[in-house]
Amino acid sequence: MGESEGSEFPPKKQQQQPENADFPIKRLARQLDFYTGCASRPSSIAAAATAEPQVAEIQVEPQQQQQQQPVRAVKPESPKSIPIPNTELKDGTPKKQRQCNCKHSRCLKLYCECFASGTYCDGCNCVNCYNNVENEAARREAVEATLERNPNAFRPKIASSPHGTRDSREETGDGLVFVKHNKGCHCKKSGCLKKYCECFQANILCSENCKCMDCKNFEGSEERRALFHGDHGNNMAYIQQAANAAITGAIGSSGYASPPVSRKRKGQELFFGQAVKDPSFDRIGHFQQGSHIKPPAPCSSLPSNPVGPITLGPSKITYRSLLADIIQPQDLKELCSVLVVLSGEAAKTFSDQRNSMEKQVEDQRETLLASSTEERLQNHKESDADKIVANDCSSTNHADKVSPDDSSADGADMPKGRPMSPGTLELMCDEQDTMFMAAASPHGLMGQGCNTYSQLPCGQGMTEAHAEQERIVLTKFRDCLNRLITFGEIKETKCSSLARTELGNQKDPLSNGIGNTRTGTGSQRRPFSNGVVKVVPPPAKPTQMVTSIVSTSDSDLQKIPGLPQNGDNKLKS
DNA sequence: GAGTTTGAAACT
DNA sequence: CAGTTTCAAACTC
Repeated sequence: MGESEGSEFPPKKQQQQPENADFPIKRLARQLDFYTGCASRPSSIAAAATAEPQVAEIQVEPQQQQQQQPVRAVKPESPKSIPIPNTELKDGTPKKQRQCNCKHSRCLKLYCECFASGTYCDGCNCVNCYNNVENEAARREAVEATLERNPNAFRPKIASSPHGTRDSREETGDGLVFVKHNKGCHCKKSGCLKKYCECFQANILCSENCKCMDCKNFEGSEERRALFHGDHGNNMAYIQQAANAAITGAIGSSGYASPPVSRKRKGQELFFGQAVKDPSFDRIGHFQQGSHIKPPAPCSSLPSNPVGPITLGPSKITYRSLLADIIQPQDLKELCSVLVVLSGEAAKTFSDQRNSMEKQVEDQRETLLASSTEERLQNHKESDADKIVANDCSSTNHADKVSPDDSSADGADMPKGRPMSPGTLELMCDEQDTMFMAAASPHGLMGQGCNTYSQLPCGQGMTEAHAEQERIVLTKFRDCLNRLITFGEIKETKCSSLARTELGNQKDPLSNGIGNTRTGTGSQRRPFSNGVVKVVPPPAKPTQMVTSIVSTSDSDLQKIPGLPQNGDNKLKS
């Protein structure tokens, strides 16, 4: 009954390419650009910051499921909404919509990919479908029941690694996107090389989340490589043939008995055998089942127990952010302190300017008054005075108009009556009368008879001051983020080149090439087994780092991308 | 296209 | 939480 309907609903089953999670810091930097009205990044980097993530982060509540269909029209990523090789073009353009064929689930269980993806069935081949508007009540119940079982049921299963968001939107030579399946697969017989495997289907490598057996879906897997390489990349027949061969051991298994512990695990254990000593692993304890094997990744983890339980699954790949270990809690504190100081200075500067402007206005007014006739003074004295008083508190408006400060550029987005941008209001919420006001008051902003907030008649000065503080703080913060981005990119570049070298020496089981650059204990150089010497400076003091990030000029920044001789030192400074 | 295999989801 | 069943997609023939 009632199946395949709901045509009046928003576009459904938009088989969007699983959007690669944008570099979060880049997103934030762009948002700051919005607030500060500045273009933040060189075009090359801005271009690298591509699409916004989908609604992945939105927790779909039962009510939302029902009432906010337009939101859900942006299909949350589920493994089954992930591009599938034979249904999408290589560039991710949807080739056709997926249509379910449910017969017994009424399309009200997660078996149904339409339901699982949060969309109504439309044009499907399902039987007795309740996943439509006509059966919204039943559907809603099903959604609630599903959420009760699993609150994350409608969340994307494929998510970028918390330790490697940058990596997540890049592809390896094998075309794999470095994201992880949140739950991981549990494949036993497919070798994770068939579409039975959710990871494989999503075109991602198995990760430490997986509990698969005899996994061959890992980077470096000859079986997997055989599926994608050799000019057969899009030949599914070949791929499946190769997969079958791989699973049955016909490919790449010579020399490996392919025991329950897969080659991947073995290889990784060897490959990263050294890294277990890296102190950074202590911070990623739950990754100790895993192994970082993506060359560009800056850091690595590895199985804590090289002879770990076989059943834990062979595929444990984890990734870490390029910025991991760069940002420390102390850094954030320092950054906040710096921003507060900047804010205070901005307030001081602003109030000084404002005082001088007011003084000029006062002088002009006295001149005008002196030049007026006594009669006019008598006739209009009172009204003039009123006008002056009335305009007194808004004098800063005029002062601002002649101010050389470029705040007008930002002010374009900031209507006169608006105390602050919504984002800033949200950020500041309870703090508005403490930190910022304290910074401004000693220098006259609070001394103009306006001891209340900007909403009051004399609050225009405070508004301007806050706007200026906001602009400066956000600009500095944006610059800070941009430099972090640059650091990450530098690190990425270094790691990539290093990894290429490492790959060339992969026979060396201890070659990692992925070092934790901030966990060194004072050693300046860490020799790698392959002869590569990686500069590992001692941990920089947070203050140094923050000060550098905040105060470094753009010209300094431009020196960075060249991967200088002491790139690591620069990065750390 | 029918039958089989597979693994996630649901259930116990 | 583990084992079993149900289910629909993937796969084979």
